[in-house]
This record gives sequence, structure tokens and C-alpha cells, in this order.
Amino acid sequence: MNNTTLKKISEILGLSISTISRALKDHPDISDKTKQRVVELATTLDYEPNANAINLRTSNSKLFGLIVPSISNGFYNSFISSVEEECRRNGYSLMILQSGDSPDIEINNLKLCRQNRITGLFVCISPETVNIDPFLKLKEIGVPVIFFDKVPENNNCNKVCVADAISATMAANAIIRKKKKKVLALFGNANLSITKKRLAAFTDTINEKVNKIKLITDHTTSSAKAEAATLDHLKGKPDTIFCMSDEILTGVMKAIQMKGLKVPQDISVITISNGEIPKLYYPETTYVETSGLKLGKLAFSSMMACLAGSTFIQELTIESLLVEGGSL
Amino acid sequence: MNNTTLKKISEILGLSISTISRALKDHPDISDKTKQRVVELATTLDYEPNANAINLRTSNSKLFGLIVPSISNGFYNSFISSVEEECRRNGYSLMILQSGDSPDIEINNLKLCRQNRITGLFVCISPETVNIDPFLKLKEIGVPVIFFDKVPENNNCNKVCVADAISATMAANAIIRKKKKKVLALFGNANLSITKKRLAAFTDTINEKVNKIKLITDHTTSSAKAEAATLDHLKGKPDTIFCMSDEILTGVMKAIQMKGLKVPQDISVITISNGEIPKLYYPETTYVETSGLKLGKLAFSSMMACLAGSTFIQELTIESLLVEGGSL
DNA sequence: AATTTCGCTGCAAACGTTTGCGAGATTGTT
DNA sequence: AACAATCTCGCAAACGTTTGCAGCGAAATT
Repeated sequence: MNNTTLKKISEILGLSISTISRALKDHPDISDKTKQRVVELATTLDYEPNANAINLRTSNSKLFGLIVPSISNGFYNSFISSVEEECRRNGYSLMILQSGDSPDIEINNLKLCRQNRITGLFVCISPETVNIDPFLKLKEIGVPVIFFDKVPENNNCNKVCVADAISATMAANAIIRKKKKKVLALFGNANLSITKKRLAAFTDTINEKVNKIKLITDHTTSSAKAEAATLDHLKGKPDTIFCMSDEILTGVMKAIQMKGLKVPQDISVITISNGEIPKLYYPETTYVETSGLKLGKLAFSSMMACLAGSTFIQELTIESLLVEGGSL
Repeated sequence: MNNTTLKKISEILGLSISTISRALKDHPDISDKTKQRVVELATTLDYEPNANAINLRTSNSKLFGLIVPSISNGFYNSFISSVEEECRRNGYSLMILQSGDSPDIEINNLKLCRQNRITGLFVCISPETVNIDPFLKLKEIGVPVIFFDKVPENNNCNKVCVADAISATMAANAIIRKKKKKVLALFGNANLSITKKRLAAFTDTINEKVNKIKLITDHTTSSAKAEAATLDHLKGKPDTIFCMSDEILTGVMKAIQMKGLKVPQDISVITISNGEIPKLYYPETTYVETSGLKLGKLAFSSMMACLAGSTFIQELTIESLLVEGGSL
């Protein structure tokens, strides 16, 4: 343990603890000579203030909690990455917890956050989480809670999301612009609100044009299932495949590679993605960007607004962007 | 803020603070009746012990630090994911910091760790880090430091690594078994010890067989550069490409797809990987597995050993495994 | 010379816990 | 009935900070 404390320094220098404390934080009350002596000794002794003591005394932990289903997920980890960076730049620390999609662990993580007296919480709830009262309770005692990505239906909380409907609409419009005729659209878990939103927006956009695009939609819940579904649907000779997510895209691309189809000559592909996976293929897959990095920055600034006293409940979304990759 | 404290409970119940404290942790000195009353009130009041006060008092933070170049990296985030899980299961918290490959930020992160009085540190140093004294200093004051993946050359510290040399050897042997004749081997940053080890082991294994395999090696430092290099080397008609890492593999695969080459008919591919990326292609790329999850578990158990008092300095490696994917 | 002002520093309480020690009350033993 | 043993519980110090307040000597003002 690092046991250099203010007390220790004060004893060596024959000064009081309070003088040391003030000298170290450049308080105007302390003379320059004293400051210099103190700082010098502090550095040679590798003094580091004890964050626990400070938090205890000031009851301001400068610590955020972040609960997410899984760290090892392209979207979440870019989100986390950007939040972590913002935290560091603003003098905050971050405690990252995974729920593994288990509401129980989620509650446990929440408890950990409370024990550590976090200043604010970022949370992406698991699909199974129905009761968000524990989170709201945190908010009631003055700890801002920012829900991100998978957010509760409840309207009484701060949320930051990717623009689900808009993203799907943008993808649909890109397909329409390219005058595609037969589209296979693959979506994820039909129970998730994110799926519902994207499905509705996509099909609405495709169908509202009267240029008779033939649309086939399907739901799959894993990359492997998407691969199988694609192989199956390929028999119907679609000219375009829309993927709701990276997970689906990876399955689709395997099927396409397996069949030896050329993109975009034989078949076009478009997806909604963070951008990492689409860049792995040649040609790079055209995608509507939903940036975890941007979402992270947005979440952080929303947190800062709450901390600054804003009680305004808002639901923010990041705008999407079509990134042309040559696959459409 | 949650301001239910032992004191508050004690005042309501007309008991002393120490009695509350003991009752809550099931201390034998306290009667069952009292315990029951205390626990009951504590739960209705949403009491959560203040971790800062506990750490201050006990000087045992139950907090680990983890410093890594970047969270959004397939290998690191699987590592982190597994460490986080182990921490949670063992009652520890984890503070994750990114260095962004900057030694300056690394030092700053280290300072943060010290301020929070971490119990132990997991660290993967950035390639530019030359001076690891600050880390060793931490060790000197009794805080175990486990280096993982990119570890210093220094021999006086605990390290857990993937079996760099062995992995490369396994890949080389797989190539030999398949009777390949002309191999292009692409490696990463030539300055990294991981690169040196893999390069040496790979070339040694290939060359020690007297079956005259033609070997071309090259170094590239990004996916895009690997793509360009591959396009260039492809003119020499290699029958196999070995990639040192996922980053290189992604570049190679783009070049292969661009040229419309069939794997493995036209060209074989083998890589060293965590396993995620290889599964994205068809056929799935054959790879020697270096599991971030396993490495995380190993790192954690090594940490536990240190904490248990083991002063034995060890350099641990996880065994590798050839995963056949059909690309060789 | 007396008073004010100012620059520098120390005192002490407080944040919420844990824990060794001691004390009173109850029970059991002779 | 006297004593010991046991059960409950409280006191108080300590962990390392921050900060309002007060003190004190020296310089400046009257």
C-alpha cells in the first residue's frame, strides 16, 4: 500500500495537516515558499491522495457506473470506449459491469454501484428486465440515470438511442434509389422494440412507394440462423438483402460467399451497423451508421447536463448516416 | 445520494452504531432478535454500506485496476469480459482504463489506480511504453501487477501471455502437414516482442523441414496495409497465406475477395486469432486459437495467487489449439 | 504608540465504517 | 447465596481527507 499521507508529510515538515492539504491544491492562503517545500516532498514521497477519504469527506465520488449486457460486443464496446474516454478527460472514473442479460446480475451490479456511491449511471437494460424501479429509485435519490440503446418503454427517464426508425428508413430509401426490385429483409428477435421499430419503418418505406418492390421479410436470432435463412431465401433470387444488424450481416455474407455470389453484381447488400464488420468485406458493405462512439458522447453530455442540474427529461437520438461501401 | 447510514439506523432503533454494524454482518455477539430488527429496518431504508468508508477503514479496496490500449478490440474485450466476470464472482470491483497506446495516458491511468488504492492491477502496456518502473513501483508497495498479452521484456514481473511461439509453430506445422509449397507470412509491428517471437518460431519451423517450402515474410502495421501488401505479394502466386493476427487477416481477406480468389482452392489461409473474425468468412478461416477468455481467467487466478501471498514470479502462457475452418 | 489589516498557519469536527476492550445483565454452577 | 461464565451491547479510536474558524505575528495605517 502507498502509505504516504498528508499527516506523514506534515510531520516531516513540521507543518499541520491542513497546511499540507492546502499547499497541495494551490490554496492562496499558503505562501509560495511553503507550497514549494510541500510539493517537493510530496513528489519524492510519491504522494497520491486517497480517493476513498476524499469521497467520504466530500461525498462526491467522481465515479460513474456503466451496466451493459456484454462488453464483448462491437457496438457496446465502442460505446464504452467513448464514455471511458470522456470520463477520463473530465476527471471521472468509470466502473463497468456486465449483466450477461440476467436481471439478477443486473440488480447485483446496481447494488455495487450504490455501495460505491456512484455519481451517475449509464445503463443498457437486458431484454428480460421488466422492472426498472430499482433504477428509478436511484434517480430519486439524486443520482442521474441515463438509459442507452435498449431503453425501457417508460417515459419518465433519460434515454439516448440510435435512431432506429430513421436508420431503417434510410436503408430502405437507398434501396429504392438504386431501383431494386426484389428485397429480402432480415430482422432480429421479433420481441425487441428495436426490431419492431426497424421492421415497421423499413416495410412502410418500401411499401409506400408504388414502384412495386417485392419484399420478403424474415426474423432470425443468430448469425448461424441468418446464414441458413439466407441460403433458403436465395432460391427466390432476391436482388438485394437488407440486414438489421451486424449479427445478421455476418450470417448473410457467409451464405453469399458460400454460394460464390458476387457483390453487388449478383446481389446487393445493405445493413445497419456500427461500421466495423462492413469494412471487413470486399466490397465494403454499404451501411447506415449507428455509431457507438457518437452515442457514447451523447450519453456523456446528457449525463453532464443532468449533473449540472437539468431536470428536463429527454429522449435523445443520434442521427444516422449512410456510408457507401460498394455493396449496393 | 443514499444517506442511510449505520448512525441513522442506530438512532431510530436506540442502539449503538457498533451494534448495528455487527448485526448487519451476522456477528455472534448480537442476539437474534436485535439482528432481525436491524436487518428489517436496514432493508426498508435501502441501506447500502458506504464502500468508501469501508475501504478507508479497512484499507482493503476490493478493487482491481485494468489498463489496456483499447477496449474496442476483439481480443482485449474478451479478456476484459472474463476478468470482469471473475471479479464480480469473487466480490471485487474493476476499474477499466484505456491508454489509447499513449504512455502519457498510461501514466495518468496508473495514477488514478493509485488514488483509488487498487488491490491489484492488470495491465497490457502500449507498444511505446519503455519505462515500466512506475508499474514495478506499484508492486513494491504490495500491489500485485499482472502483465498480460503485451508484456515487458523485464523478467522480474508476473506475466500471462498467449503462447506466441507455440501458436506460430502450430500454424507452421499445419501448413507443412498440408504440403504447401509457397507461403506468404504476414506479421505485425516488427518492434513488438510478440511479433519477434511469432516470426522466429514460424520461420524456424518452416525452414527446419527440408522439404523446401518457399517462404516470403513481410511486416505490415494495419489492416489496410496488409491488404495492399497482399495484393502485391499475390503476384508471386503463393499457395498459402499465414496471418499473425486478426488485423492482418482482415486485410488479407479483403484482398482475396477483391481478386475473386476461392479459398482454399486458389489459396489457403491460416491465422492466429481469438476466433471471432475467422468465423465471419466462408469457409471459416482455420486458426490457432488464442483465447482472450482463457487468458482472462488465467490472469485472474494469477492475481489471486499473488494476493494469497505467493511471491513466486511466474510467466504463464495458455495453451493454443488448432481450430480447423476449411481454409487450409 | 495604538490600531487595523493582511498573510500565513493550526485546530478540530466531520464523512461512515470497523473493532478491541470493557461493562452490565442474565444465566448457570457450586 | 455467592460466584463464574456467558450473552449483549456500547465506547472510543482510527482510517485520510476537507474546511470553517480562529490565532498570531508583521506590516501598514492612523
